[in-house]
Amino acid sequence: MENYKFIGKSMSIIHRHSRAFVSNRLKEYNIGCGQFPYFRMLLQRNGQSQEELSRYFHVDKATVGRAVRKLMEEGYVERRRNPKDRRAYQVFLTKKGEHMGIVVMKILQELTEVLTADFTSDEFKLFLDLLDRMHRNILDSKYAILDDESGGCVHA
Amino acid sequence: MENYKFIGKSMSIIHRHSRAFVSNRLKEYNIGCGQFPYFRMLLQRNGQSQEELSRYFHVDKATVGRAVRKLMEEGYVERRRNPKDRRAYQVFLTKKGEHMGIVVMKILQELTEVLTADFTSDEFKLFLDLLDRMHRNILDSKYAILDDESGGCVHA
DNA sequence: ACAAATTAGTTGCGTACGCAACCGTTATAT
DNA sequence: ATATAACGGTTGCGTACGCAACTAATTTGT
Repeated sequence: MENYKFIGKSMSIIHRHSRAFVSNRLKEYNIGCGQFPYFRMLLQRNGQSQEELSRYFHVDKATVGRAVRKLMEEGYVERRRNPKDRRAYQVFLTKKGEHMGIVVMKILQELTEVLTADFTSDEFKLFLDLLDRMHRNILDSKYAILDDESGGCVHA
Repeated sequence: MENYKFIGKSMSIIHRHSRAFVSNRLKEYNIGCGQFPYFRMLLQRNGQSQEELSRYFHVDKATVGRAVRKLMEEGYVERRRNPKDRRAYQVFLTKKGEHMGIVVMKILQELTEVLTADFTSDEFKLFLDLLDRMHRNILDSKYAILDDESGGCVHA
């Protein structure tokens, strides 16, 4: 009955300060912490649609749209209409974007090292496992945002 | 080298969806997720200054100021100048605020239950421990925001 | 085949929140 | 004792991001 407080407080501190960490590192590249997650996804599979990015990160598609626009303005990605479905774009990393992707990965690695500086390897693994389950718990719950009724558990 | 990705993605999903969960529950009370943390603090010790709240949650004092203003507008708290230091306010829960505090605690409890639905008691404890260490790691690091040089580890 | 529903994406609006600049009060220093 | 620094708080600005409403393209139902 006293425990929940730690989840909220710690989680929020970690999240906000991690974000500041990333923002600081990215400042010189003219992007902010709202844009960096997409690099990893696009490195893995170039040409995804904004819809796919939105679903993967469970982020509103408006947010993805604005992030992609910013990344285009800075020359990290370009978009082409998908010829098979002319509603959708395909988002591609440019050469500049691919280089930036490497930098982004390094920054994330650094952040992880700061956060888990005193973790043993087992603790680290366990933490990832628990975190992963936790995020699935909230997404599976009927309280999840984005996709009101379509979550895997409610739709009858 | 693949692991860091889970921290960022899961953490961000948990954080954003938890926030939405709380916002939804609070809507009928005319406050949002930016205001609820202060209830717990003030229940514990009424009359704290905004500065103290800011330090405790590691949140910018401007953010605290705006949250307190909103809580005042809705009648959950009132402020008096501290007679010992007329720069500072003392923030007090009103009767309405105390009642709301109970509601807030219930909501947090519910959220915790959703998040950790499939956790054993040991897993829960361990998670809290790891999360707590993680938040201290980033605060202790020279990358922490709010209090540039004053963190416990850098100042020579 | 064509109206109705769904889908990909955008825009406007509101909230959260960090930072920098600022004001009035208190502390410090010479 | 008075100038200067530090402190508590506020305001303006920028970014992230969810939601609702919208457009254009595609799918579905009859």
